[in-house]
Amino acid sequence: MSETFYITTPIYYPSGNPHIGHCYTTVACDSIARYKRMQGKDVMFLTGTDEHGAKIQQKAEEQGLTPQQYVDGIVANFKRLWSFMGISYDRYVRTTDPYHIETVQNIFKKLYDKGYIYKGTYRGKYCVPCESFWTETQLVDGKCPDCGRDVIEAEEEAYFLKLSVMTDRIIDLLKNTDYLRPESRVNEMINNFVKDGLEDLCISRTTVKWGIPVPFDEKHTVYVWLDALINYISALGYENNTYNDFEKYWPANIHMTAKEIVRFHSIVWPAILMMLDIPVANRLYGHGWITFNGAKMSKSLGNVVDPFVLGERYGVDAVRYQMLRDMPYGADSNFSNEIMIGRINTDLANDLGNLVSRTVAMADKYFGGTLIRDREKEAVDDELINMAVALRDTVDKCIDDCTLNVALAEIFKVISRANKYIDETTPWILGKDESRKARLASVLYTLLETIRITSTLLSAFMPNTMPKVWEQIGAGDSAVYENADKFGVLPLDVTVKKGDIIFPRIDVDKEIEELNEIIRSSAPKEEEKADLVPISELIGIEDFGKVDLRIACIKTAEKVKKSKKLLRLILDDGFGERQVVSGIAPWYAPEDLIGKKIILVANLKPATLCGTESNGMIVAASVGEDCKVIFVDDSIPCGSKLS
RNA sequence: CGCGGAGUGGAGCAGUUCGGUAGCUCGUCGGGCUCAUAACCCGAAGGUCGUAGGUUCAAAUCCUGCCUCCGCAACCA
Repeated sequence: MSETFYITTPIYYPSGNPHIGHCYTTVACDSIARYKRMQGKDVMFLTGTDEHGAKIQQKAEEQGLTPQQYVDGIVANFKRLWSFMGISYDRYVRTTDPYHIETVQNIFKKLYDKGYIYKGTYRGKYCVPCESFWTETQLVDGKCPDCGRDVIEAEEEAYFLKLSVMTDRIIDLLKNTDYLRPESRVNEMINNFVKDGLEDLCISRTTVKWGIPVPFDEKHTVYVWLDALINYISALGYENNTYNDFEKYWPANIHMTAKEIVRFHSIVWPAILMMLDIPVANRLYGHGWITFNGAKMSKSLGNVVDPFVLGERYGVDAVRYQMLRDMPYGADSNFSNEIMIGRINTDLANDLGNLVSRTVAMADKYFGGTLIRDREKEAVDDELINMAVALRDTVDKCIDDCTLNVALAEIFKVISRANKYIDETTPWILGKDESRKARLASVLYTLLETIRITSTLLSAFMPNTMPKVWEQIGAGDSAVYENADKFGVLPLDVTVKKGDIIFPRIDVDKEIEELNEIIRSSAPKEEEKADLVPISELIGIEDFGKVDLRIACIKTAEKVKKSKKLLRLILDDGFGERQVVSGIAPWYAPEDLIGKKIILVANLKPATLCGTESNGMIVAASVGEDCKVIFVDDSIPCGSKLS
């Protein structure tokens, strides 16, 4: 029986289609899974989707679908993307799968019976017409954020998970084991959430219908996070009969997640396992994000970062490579089309592709494709050979540390050394001298072996293209992990086969222009269909009359300290000065606003934002992610009333 | 004083644990080679390591203050 290896992606929330962020996590897991399979491990690679919750319910309603219909559609897109990206998952778990629901209900019952779940009272602000509870911070001006009506202090029964009793064990897990990586996240978690004692977690909702019913109290629905986390064991058959691999694969070797959900995976999930007397996974790795020019990915960037578009243009393997190579351990990576194309050109086309191309071409040219068996070694060969045979150990370690970027960098150091070796040994000069044929054969053989070793190790990351390399260098079945730390595996009289260019060089300027063209042509379309908010319900003129709109002039503007989006404005409304706070800082510099005339909602109740009082509101339009203030004709006097 | 991360040649990063000649990739410039995908190889220029102090024989590295940026939280009236 070979050793098992269980690796998981998070299960993704299908409130929208998959994007490059999902792609990174999944490709990283896929590469590790493939590497472990290559090592001969019995691998279970799990991914899936987290399909319950209010947001899904709402999205479905917007589209006139049932929640199930809605998630089925999105899940199909996820699966299509994974198929396109060459993701070799072994199992796909959906939280709407019956076996998962069964497991969640059984665990809920179990934890209840063990006393880890208790019925308590949830206190909060309640909006009667909306039947919704809101936290203080969700309230808008003390009113329901949905309908704007008054909320009442209310309470209802809810189930709570006794996280508090696990505080010490969680601290121990985070501080004294290497469960959570990178280590820098440990303090973040402890300081923010654990240090002062864990709070019990409310794990049921009566307001959310789209979810798993609490087994013995069906008017309650299981909180989505509890529902979701359990996927890691339900998919192995824990507390269900659909699968039977729990004993075999648990505990997981690694849970891979992005950093924003580290909190749930480092605190809540281990606590649940502890309550169930199940061991915790060996490792939780929270990676960074792919950002665009330092900012979070945004929809307005559209198709350029659509993995399908990139994969089709540059090849799936190239995209996989770039994502993995440029994501530093534990930090964010910046993405741009220039970065991607640059990385593909320098590493894949210039260094690796060209190395294969020139090596095979020379074997073809000087030996008609088949090397002679004679050899003539020189000392210069050893440096490259030693580097190549030592590489596998280095990569093994990187894979275990989740430093995939380092693994790739190390592999390319050897590839780079091989290119230098060609210059040192000048095979094209050897080729002109019949008496040096044995030496030439040695040089080319050293190169072919280096290519075999590096391409074998790379095949976990680039599974589609490396077999093409093997075909060209005549590797046959020898390009396997167990040969990757040995020199002299290819037959002495190996036969190479010239083939197509494996990684074509990309014309940067031309591509950037074309990609920009794609953005231009696709962006407006998206805007039209996606971002139009439905017209609100009809009101009478008397309702409109309640809103007092006035022209006002901006006298001063400055950023509100400690806030990101807020500007503090002093307006002249015709009667005098008033202070208004407006969330337009991302789009307008304070100095650009001074002296401008705008429309003011003059009879709005005061509110305090980030400690600054606001008396009124400036009228602005939402344009996709942008915000445009409505500026008015300078000749209209301040204080004029709109009607 | 909410929590955390980061500021290093034009760009992106390593080095900071355990002080001791500042390194890598890309870009730029010069040279070499011609097997190869105008690819490859060599060399050079370019940094007072955010800032002000402190400790020390010696600070990117340790200490203190400050500035800027980013994420979380809060906030788009």
